[in-house]
Amino acid sequence: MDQNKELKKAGLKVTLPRLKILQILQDPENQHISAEDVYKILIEQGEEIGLATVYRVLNQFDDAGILNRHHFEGGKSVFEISHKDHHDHLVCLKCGKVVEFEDDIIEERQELVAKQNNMKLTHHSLYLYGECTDDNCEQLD
Amino acid sequence: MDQNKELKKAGLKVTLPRLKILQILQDPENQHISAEDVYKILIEQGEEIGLATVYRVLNQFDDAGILNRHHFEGGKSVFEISHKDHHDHLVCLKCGKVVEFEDDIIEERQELVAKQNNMKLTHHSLYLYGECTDDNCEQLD
DNA sequence: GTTATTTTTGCGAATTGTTTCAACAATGTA
DNA sequence: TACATTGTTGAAACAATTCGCAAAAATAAC
Repeated sequence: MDQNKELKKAGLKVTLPRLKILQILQDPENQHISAEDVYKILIEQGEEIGLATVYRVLNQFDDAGILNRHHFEGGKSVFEISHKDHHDHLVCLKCGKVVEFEDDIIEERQELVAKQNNMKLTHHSLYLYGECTDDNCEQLD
Repeated sequence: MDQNKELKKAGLKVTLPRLKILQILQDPENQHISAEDVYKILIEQGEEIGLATVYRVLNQFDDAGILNRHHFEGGKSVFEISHKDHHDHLVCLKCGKVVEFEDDIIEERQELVAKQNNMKLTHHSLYLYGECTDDNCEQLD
């Protein structure tokens, strides 16, 4: 229950919408969740929090580094609590499954490439798209 | 002047909008151009081609593999003629410069990561963001 | 603890990027 | 030439996201 600290540390006042949204993001069920989906969950929970507020709070969390924003294919942004180390993503285009991975060699090469091109790297985005060969990979949504 | 062939090869009829748009994309000035910017250039040239047509043609070109679509940060799609081999991009967040690069080791590792996660890779997107250290790197736009 | 000040929220309207639609034009084919 | 198919158009529709602003909280000052 130290979400309060989490918010304060980020320089954000503790308010109900921020708390609720933070809770939702922290639920392991909800890794890689869109703003719209956060909103839907709030509605289900009976909270009266506007969609605009959800976007606002997500942006604040992003600025504060509490979460990471991803642009998977398909237009909308997807948010993810940043509790772990840096990692990249594999996305199955059929079932939508998202797998996280980390590869030091790739990271290393990226730095090298940047340096070779006189660029100071601030961040990167790497998404691998494909089809997973799991039995339960089902076309959904 | 073999744009006609280019279009036919892609199974597209040769029409004025498609020709004009292809020409714009082939201009080295216009690597990494947005739909909106293609439209603006057409207007400047005095062509009466609708924005809807621009989007439609770009999508057709994408489907046909004539061009590649990128989602750089900032929302809108950016298109690039695919005359060369596969490559990824370095983007300077200050001046907007885009540098293309290719790194076999990164490609290799991506395949490996995909395989390790039971995923058949179809494509990927890798963008490195940073600030270039060029003298002429100027905040613009 | 009340009041004053600063933030934050909520809602609807506004934006942005993109797609769809219905009418019309062009082109291909028999 | 007549019919069918394909392409083009502007306008309207859309989806994701942001903005403007008055009302509601939260915090600070008495």
